[in-house]
Amino acid sequence: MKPPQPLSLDRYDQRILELIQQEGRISNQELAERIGLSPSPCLRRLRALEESGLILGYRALVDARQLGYRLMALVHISMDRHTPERFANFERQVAALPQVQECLMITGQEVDYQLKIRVEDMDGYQQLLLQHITPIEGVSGVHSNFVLRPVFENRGVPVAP
Amino acid sequence: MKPPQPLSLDRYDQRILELIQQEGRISNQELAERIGLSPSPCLRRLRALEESGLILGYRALVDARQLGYRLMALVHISMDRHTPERFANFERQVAALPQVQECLMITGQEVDYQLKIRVEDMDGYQQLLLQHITPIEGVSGVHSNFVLRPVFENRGVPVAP
DNA sequence: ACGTCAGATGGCATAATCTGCCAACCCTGA
DNA sequence: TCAGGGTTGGCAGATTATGCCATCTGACGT
Repeated sequence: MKPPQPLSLDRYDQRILELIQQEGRISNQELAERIGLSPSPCLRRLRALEESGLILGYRALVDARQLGYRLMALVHISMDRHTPERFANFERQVAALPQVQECLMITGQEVDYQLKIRVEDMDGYQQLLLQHITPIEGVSGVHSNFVLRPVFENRGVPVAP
Repeated sequence: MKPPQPLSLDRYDQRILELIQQEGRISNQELAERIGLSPSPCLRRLRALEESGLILGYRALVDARQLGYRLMALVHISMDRHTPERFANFERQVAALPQVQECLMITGQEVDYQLKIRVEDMDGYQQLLLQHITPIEGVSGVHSNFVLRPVFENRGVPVAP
């Protein structure tokens, strides 16, 4: 897990990164086959990529809709006073809400954060907002956009030399 | 891959979903151990979850920063004429750009889509915008917010019923 | 041109894991 | 109490992962 890395990826490493971003559970044998290397060096490279911190981890993608989360919204938050304590507190509180899938601090004259949230329906949205987000100290404005259709999500990072 | 599912998840299934969202490459043996079941039924359940479509797939998380993508932006797009053809064409063109990590059709008086993009720097941003996004037919307005800090991303979907 | 050497590869043996099968078990309802 | 469906646990064979070592490749200096 060493963040600083000279970062010299040859074709093999690039192919590995591309493939495991698409098929995170591919076996080392098939991976090796697809990149045109034998299993031994392939596994060594994969492990090296993991150790280097370039591969942060593996996730299963779960269909939120099937779990009952039928509503996705982008919530823009503005804070009244821009002190580090306020920000830290906000981030901590928001991280404790499982419905908040993502939290980005962004630029914008009227906005400080964008949250991506998943809730069952409008009721859940209202509850989350009024009971858990608006009450956080320093939150002065909230504006939401609802997601009509996720055209695509969770795309892999492009890996080109 | 059958989207329609009565969806009755007991504690075991819930634990499986939680764990593989955190450790997508966990071995079946360890998974079984952690949920308190022997490997056989654990693997059967996992396969059933995959077959049911609840598990959409597995991904490796790659550190975009280490790959040189130091700038992340949220780009809001407005379209001039809201015809299905325009939308379909826009989505197709945008899907062909590897820097576009996410594309959501959203509500908003002035906005139709939000894109999440990753580029190396401001130069890359400018190029992407001027050469590939603005020219798409129907795009009438573009407004961007830059991500100052990704507080957190890629969280698992909560599975609680 | 030649030899040296570090780094990477491929193959092999062993260990670990996956996978399919079957008997045993636990509910539930009659 | 007695079926019967559904689920579990264990086992054997197949597949995969892992560590080790000899070999190969390419860069460098002589």
